[in-house]
Amino acid sequence: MELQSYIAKNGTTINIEKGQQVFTQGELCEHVYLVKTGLLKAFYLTENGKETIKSFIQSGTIIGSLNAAHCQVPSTFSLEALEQCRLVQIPLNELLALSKESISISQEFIQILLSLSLKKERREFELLTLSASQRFDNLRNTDPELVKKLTQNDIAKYLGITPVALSRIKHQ
Amino acid sequence: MELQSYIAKNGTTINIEKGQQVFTQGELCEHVYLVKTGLLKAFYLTENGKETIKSFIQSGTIIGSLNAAHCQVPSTFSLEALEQCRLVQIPLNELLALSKESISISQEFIQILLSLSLKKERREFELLTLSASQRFDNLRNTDPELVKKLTQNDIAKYLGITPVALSRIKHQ
DNA sequence: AGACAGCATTAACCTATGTTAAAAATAACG
DNA sequence: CGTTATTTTTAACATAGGTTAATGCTGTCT
Repeated sequence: MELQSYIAKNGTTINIEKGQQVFTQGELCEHVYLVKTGLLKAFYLTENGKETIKSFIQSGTIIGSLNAAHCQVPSTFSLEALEQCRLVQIPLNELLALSKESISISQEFIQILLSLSLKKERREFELLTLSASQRFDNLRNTDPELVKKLTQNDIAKYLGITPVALSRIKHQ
Repeated sequence: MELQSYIAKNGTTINIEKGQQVFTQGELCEHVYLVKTGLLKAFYLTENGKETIKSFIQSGTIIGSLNAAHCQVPSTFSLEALEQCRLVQIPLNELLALSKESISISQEFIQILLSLSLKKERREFELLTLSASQRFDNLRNTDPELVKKLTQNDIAKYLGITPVALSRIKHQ
C-alpha cells in the first residue's frame, strides 16, 4: 500500500458533487484517481446516445482511463459521481515514472493490474455466458449493498438491458 | 522484449497437435505460454455444457491463466490448439520472481498487462453495446485473416451466439 | 467411386429483450 | 402538505436470437 499512501501524500484532493463528471469520454485524461469517499460510475455513450455502464467504483479503489492516460489518447468512457465524492488525483505518468525507480511500487502496480484483469475477466464471462436475469442475481449476491444504493436505471445500464426489461425480470 | 527472450531461453518448448488442450478448465495451471507458431482458442465450458470462446491466440502472444497461476487456483478456462502449435512454457512464478529483481522486466510486465486490459476493455465494450451482427462486422474488419481460418462454429462461440444465428446474420 | 464425418444452411417455432407509451409510485421542493 | 419531477411498473407489439431438426455441402478415407 505504498502506492496508495504516495498518492494520498502527493496527489491533490478534489471534491465532486453528485452528477458531476470527473472526466468525459472523448477528452484526454492523464490522471488516475483514488476514491476516498463516495460512489461513481464509469460509462460509455454510444453514437446513438445510449449509455452503458462499464463499472461502479466504490471507495478505496484506484480508477482512471489507464489507456487514455498511458497512450495519450481520448478516454473511451466518462466517470461520473453518483454521490458526493472525495477523490485524490495524480498524473499516471508520475506513477509510472515512480514505478521505474522503485521495485516495490512496480510490484504493487502489477498486483493492481492483475486484480483488474481478474475483474474484467469475470465481467466478460458473465456477459458471454449468462442471461440478463442471471447477471442480475449475481450482482445482488455479490454486492447487495451496492444494489440498494443504485437506481434501477443504472443497474439496467450495467447489466446491458433496458430498465423496462429489468423491471420485468424482478417480477418473477 | 527482454521478457520474450528470457522465456525463449529458459522455457521449455512444447508441441501441441490440433485439437489438443494445453491446459484445462478446473485444473491448476502455473505456466505462462509464449506462442511461437500456430493458433489457439481460450474458452469456457458452462455447467450445462455450452462452450463460449474468450479469445483466439495468435503467434507472438503470451497467454496463460494469469489468475490461476498467480493465485494458485483452478483455471476458469481451457486453452486448445486450432492448428498444430509450438509453444514455450514457463512458470509464472519464475517470471514474477524475475520481475522482483529487474526493473526493466517489471516495466515490461506492466506494459503487457496494460495492453491486455485494453483488449479486455474493447471486448467488454463490444459485448455491452453492440449487437451480434455488429460484433461480427467488427471482427471481420479487425482481423479478416483470422476469420478465414476459423470455423463458423468457433466464430459464433466467440460472438456469443449460435452457429445457426451466425449463418442467418451472414445472409443479409 | 462410394460411404461416412463434420460443417453450413434453411425452416418453423419459441423466448427474451427492445420499443413505445401510458399509468402508478416515489422522491424532491416550495 | 400539495405540486412537480423522477423513477418504476405495466401493457402491447416488434425483433433478435435460441432450439430443434431436416437438408445440403465438402472433404477424407478406403
